[in-house]
Amino acid sequence: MILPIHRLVRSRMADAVSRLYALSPDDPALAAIPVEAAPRRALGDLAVPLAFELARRLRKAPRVIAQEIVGALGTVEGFSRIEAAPNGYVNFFLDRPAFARAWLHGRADTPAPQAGKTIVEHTAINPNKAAHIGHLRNAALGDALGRLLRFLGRQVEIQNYIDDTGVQVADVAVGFRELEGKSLDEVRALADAGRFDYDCWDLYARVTEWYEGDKARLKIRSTALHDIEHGGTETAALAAFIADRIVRAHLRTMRRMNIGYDLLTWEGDILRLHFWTHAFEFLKQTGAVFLQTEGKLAGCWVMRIEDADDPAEPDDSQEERREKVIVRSDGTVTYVGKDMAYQLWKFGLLGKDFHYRIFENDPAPLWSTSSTPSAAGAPMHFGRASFVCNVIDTRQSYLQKLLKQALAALGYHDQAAHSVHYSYEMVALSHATARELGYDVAADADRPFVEVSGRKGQGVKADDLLDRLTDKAAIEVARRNTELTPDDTRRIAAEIATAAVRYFMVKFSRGKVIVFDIDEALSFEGESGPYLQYAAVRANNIFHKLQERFGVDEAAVVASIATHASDVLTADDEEAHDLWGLVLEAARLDEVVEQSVRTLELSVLAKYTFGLAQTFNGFYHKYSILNEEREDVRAWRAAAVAYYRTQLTKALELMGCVVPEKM
RNA sequence: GCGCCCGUAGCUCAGUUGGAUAGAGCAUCGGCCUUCUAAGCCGGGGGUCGCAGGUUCGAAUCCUGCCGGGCGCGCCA
Repeated sequence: MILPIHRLVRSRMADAVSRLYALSPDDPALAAIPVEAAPRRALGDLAVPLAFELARRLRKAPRVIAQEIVGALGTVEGFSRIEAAPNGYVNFFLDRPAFARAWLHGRADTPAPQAGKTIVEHTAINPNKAAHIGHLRNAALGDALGRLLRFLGRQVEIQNYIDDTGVQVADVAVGFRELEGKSLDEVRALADAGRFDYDCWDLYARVTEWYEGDKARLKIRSTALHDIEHGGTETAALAAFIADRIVRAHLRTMRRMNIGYDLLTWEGDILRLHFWTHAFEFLKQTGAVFLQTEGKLAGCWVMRIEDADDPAEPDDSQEERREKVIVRSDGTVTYVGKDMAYQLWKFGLLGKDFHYRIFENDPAPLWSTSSTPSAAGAPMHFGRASFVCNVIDTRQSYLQKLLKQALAALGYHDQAAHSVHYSYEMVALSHATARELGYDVAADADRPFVEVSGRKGQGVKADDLLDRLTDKAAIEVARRNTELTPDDTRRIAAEIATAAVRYFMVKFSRGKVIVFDIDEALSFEGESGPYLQYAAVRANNIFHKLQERFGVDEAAVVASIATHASDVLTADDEEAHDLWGLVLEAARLDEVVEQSVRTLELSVLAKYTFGLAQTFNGFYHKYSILNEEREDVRAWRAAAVAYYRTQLTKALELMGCVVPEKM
């Protein structure tokens, strides 16, 4: 979505330039005219560098072109002044009172509801142990992306894929059976007693060691996996129980992060409902997957891997075409195969659907797939998306590429084009933090960071991090707000901890490895979630005090500026510039959200939000509202802060952060 | 070997539309709490944007090559 003022500037520029230089209105130079925010307010509010583009074609200096454009533009409604800068920019100055009236009426451009649904798949943690900080990055990005898409008016469905029939769950089931000698009932008692996800974390590490102790034991894993896929055994029941309980633990952890889902999709249901069999027929018919009869992959059903970006170009020069096994020679399907079936279902292309059940009711009904017929009243609207976005770390790029390729091979080029892998780099540990946790990092001494291994039981558990942050925040909150009850303190501390983690996870661009350092993550100073919350709480306090001392609420203050002369905003003094700077920066939210989604780069939103809070904090220290005696000045300052506050609060919501009552 | 990603201040990072004087946090040094909460604000110091070419009126940004680091490329998921 584009702000109307940007659209207006574009169309008037295109109009003026095409008239001036006899260019076709379809000219590529006019198709996407860049409209930038001017770097300094004194230069203007919006800046258009179009003259540079035209300079070569017209063989004229940019400065001259800019001047000619300004002459041809005349006046533009909503702008008080348009200038040609000496270097060739065309700078636009907004009509501040007019813009102010628009901003006070809220959002300038309500997004039109758009046809088609976007499925965002994120979290997808193996249900065999507690969630760790790497999972938090995934969920924080995925959840925020969903919020941004909804903000832009898109229909969104958030899915969390549960691999309940994979090796990882099998390993923990084997651990309980072989290492602990526990029956299902005994495991159930253990799960009811305490932190089951933590217990499984440790057990998983022990099973990994146990396998390494004697490779023959891997046969036990294969048998367990087979049992789980086919069901009906004690091991299968044990695995199902483990997955169910661990998923519930993950949901609790994610709820602490303000993260929820529309649907849980279980791999077991994909198997039991024979999604794969169905997809397989389809893949065979089209030839996308074929039976290899020779070489070392003889007996496997494989898919060709298109290495070149241009599949039209035959690449026989390679000594051997690469192939990916989809069905093993023993007839079992690989992960990629199961994922293909799931992907087809997401687009409504499979010709089959799940059954549905409610997985939990507290705090709200959460739907889950099921293999037994749905209860009456189950929604039937899941799947059938126009866009699919899979939030998965970059190590899975290769497999995600294969999925896309499979869609194209089946002739679904549209869906392949609308199938996006939202990739991001992993979360590793700093040496200091790895040492603090007691891991042996000798092998990693020369490396820039320590990559953790879930198999070895290494990593920072998500709940441990949130607990530490909450403890620390509680001390700070209690120190500053002695009147709060312990419960209120704890609740606020939890809100602060969530913001600290969520901001931390989105502030880095997605291509960057996060080298997690516990001390850095625990910091509430500078560029952090708590800093942003604090900047919102301060603004809220101003309105609380305005109510207390003057008996006026925000609406009354804002309404009152309509009756005041607008020279506070339009004067050519420092305060007018600062006031206007705050308002204009706050107005950029929509544009920033649009850019974040277009580039799948949420750090853009994070950095913008931080900058907005910084702008406010500067304003806050420089200009008092409660102690300002000139009524019109007070009203204008308060109105600007009111607008800033609604925009900052929205930005925080988009990142899943709430504004605490007090800090 | 092939593919993808990263390299910007002492450290961690923005700068994803090629544009105006390359910014921020931390650290460091110096100021600001009887005044809307100091989780804050103001100021100082700190840069060969990995290196070398090229394209361009203009390059941290685009292209080519190199250097350094990371991750993938399995009948694991």
